[in-house]
Amino acid sequence: MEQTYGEVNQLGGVFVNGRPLPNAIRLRIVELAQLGIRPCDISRQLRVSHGCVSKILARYNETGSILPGAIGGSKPRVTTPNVVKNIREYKQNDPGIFAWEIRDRLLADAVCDKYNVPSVSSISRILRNKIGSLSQPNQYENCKQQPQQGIPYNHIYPYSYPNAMSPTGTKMGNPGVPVGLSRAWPSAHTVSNILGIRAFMDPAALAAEGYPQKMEDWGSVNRGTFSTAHGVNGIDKSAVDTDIKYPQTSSSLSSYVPACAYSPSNQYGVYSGPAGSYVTPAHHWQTQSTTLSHQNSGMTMHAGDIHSQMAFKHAARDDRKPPSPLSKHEAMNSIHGLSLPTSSS
DNA sequence: ACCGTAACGGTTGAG
DNA sequence: TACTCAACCGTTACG
Repeated sequence: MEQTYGEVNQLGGVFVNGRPLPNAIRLRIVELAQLGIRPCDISRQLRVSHGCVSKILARYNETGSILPGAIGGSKPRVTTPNVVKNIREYKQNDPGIFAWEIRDRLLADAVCDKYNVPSVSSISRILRNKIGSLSQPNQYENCKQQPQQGIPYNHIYPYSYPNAMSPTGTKMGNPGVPVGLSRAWPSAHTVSNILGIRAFMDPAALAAEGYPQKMEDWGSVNRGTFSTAHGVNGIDKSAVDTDIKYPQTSSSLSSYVPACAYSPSNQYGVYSGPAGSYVTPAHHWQTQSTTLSHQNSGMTMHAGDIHSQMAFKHAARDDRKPPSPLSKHEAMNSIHGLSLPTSSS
């Protein structure tokens, strides 16, 4: 397995073409922005293109998530067995019903919502191909019995029901990127305390650590391992101060609730395989990550976990402007010794 | 100088 | 199993 990852952008930053920036950097971008640091300064500091900074911040402001979107895969089918069943029932009850009427009823009956309701043409096709002659009403009886029927579609594809996934009624700007699950995150922590991380600010360190070979490896965000029992800051400082290397790897993902629009196998946290099997043994960050155990609670603190706390906006945050009392310069210098070369320009 | 965004070449994963 | 396709990615360049 060759290490072909890593290109250097114009700013000297390391990136992997086609793949998301590590959560650590995404997190850093958002946090620096919250401290009032301008995107151009963030770009220079993190050596991430300003376009990327802009995009990540825009996404964050829109969805509340720092996580990348769902890469790959196919869109979920909307003609689930349950939908077909309902269409068939509508047709049985009213053989003269129009496809558009069926569509309206699917919405009215909450079988679908506006995000996953089949198109009229799809309904027509269903009527033609799957339902056909109603003289054979039992034709799809087996379909009716399928166990999947009991599983909400959004159980797998949450972004089909963004509203339903937002119990707190928070902003759901982009139906393609669910954020609702995130809203229950404990917010009793501060930006600064989350950021007891040094490595990812250093492009050299970042480059040395390299990228995991699969996205799952560095997308792991395990909120399940967090607990407010760790105090106001949510994170044990000792765990944070540990030499956290490339943070987006984790092998304790069992309780992670995905926040992104990933299909199950694509969701960082849902991935059930051992992380180690996807990690090149030569990557020293892997072993470091697995040693970040919380001594007192027995909680295993993975680097990715730390960042997960900032994967979403704080629920209480009602203003994009950073409330930091620090001056900008102080804010900059307070970030773990970051010394911005400042844009003093 | 800064910012938003389209184009581009790339990765990913369901079907 | 290999392939297709449409999603996403970050960088670059342009306005």
